[in-house]
Amino acid sequence: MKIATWNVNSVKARIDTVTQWLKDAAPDVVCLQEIKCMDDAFPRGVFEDLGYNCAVHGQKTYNGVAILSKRPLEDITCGLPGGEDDIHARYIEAVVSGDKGVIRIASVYAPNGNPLGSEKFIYKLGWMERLHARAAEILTYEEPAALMGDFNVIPTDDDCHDPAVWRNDALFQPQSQAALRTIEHLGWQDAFRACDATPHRYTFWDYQAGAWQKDHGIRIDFVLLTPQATDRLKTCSIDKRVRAWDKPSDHVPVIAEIDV
DNA sequence: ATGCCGACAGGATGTCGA
Repeated sequence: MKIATWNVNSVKARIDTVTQWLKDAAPDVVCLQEIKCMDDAFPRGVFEDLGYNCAVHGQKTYNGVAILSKRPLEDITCGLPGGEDDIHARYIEAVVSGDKGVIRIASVYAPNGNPLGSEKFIYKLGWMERLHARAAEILTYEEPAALMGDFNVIPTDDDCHDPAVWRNDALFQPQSQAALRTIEHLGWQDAFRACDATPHRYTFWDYQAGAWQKDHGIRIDFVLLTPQATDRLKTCSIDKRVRAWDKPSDHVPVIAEIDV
């Protein structure tokens, strides 16, 4: 099963790019982030015509996540547990049946958290603690599962072009890096790093200052796998071609092949 | 030291992103 994640930076503004990529890459499951629309404005019909079922947790203007799947989506849950006052649409989880078993899939859009010292940074760290709790809960199921999405954390110096540029950014703070690392240490594997140890492989390039042309990117989009999924991991790659297409998102898809 | 670019809501330009 080919599973993927992609922060599309508005599904409506990106619909032609997204459909072109779906036809080209033909993933079985895709987690989308930053769809930036309500559920009823989601272009469900376009994806259904391409053979995908849709689970959507939308929000007007900001955030919004979805899961597209060629196979039925079951046990759909919207929202990250523990956030009764949290109105941001940043998490959706579902179960997909493969040929050889089921895999639990979550589409994750972690908060940006800038600027430092603001309520936004506090919110980022609190949200990551809630994600940690859900990640720990999923591990107890002892089943193949994937947390996929835009985690808004640059894990190491090797995941950006120049660490000095990011020193005062929320994505590069020790607390942010620790939040991601603590989830990984529960037993979640960064699928890309399991397959490719090459430094300076990026999933995001800013629209500004010629970042793409200069390869000044960051790696902040991940596929995290439970041990049961990691055992079935065949490949994981970053589809950076897409960043050079017309009207690109500033993020590119990450694709993993799992033997389920 | 700051903006660069782009989407959005709304109807000008401020907010947000990373």
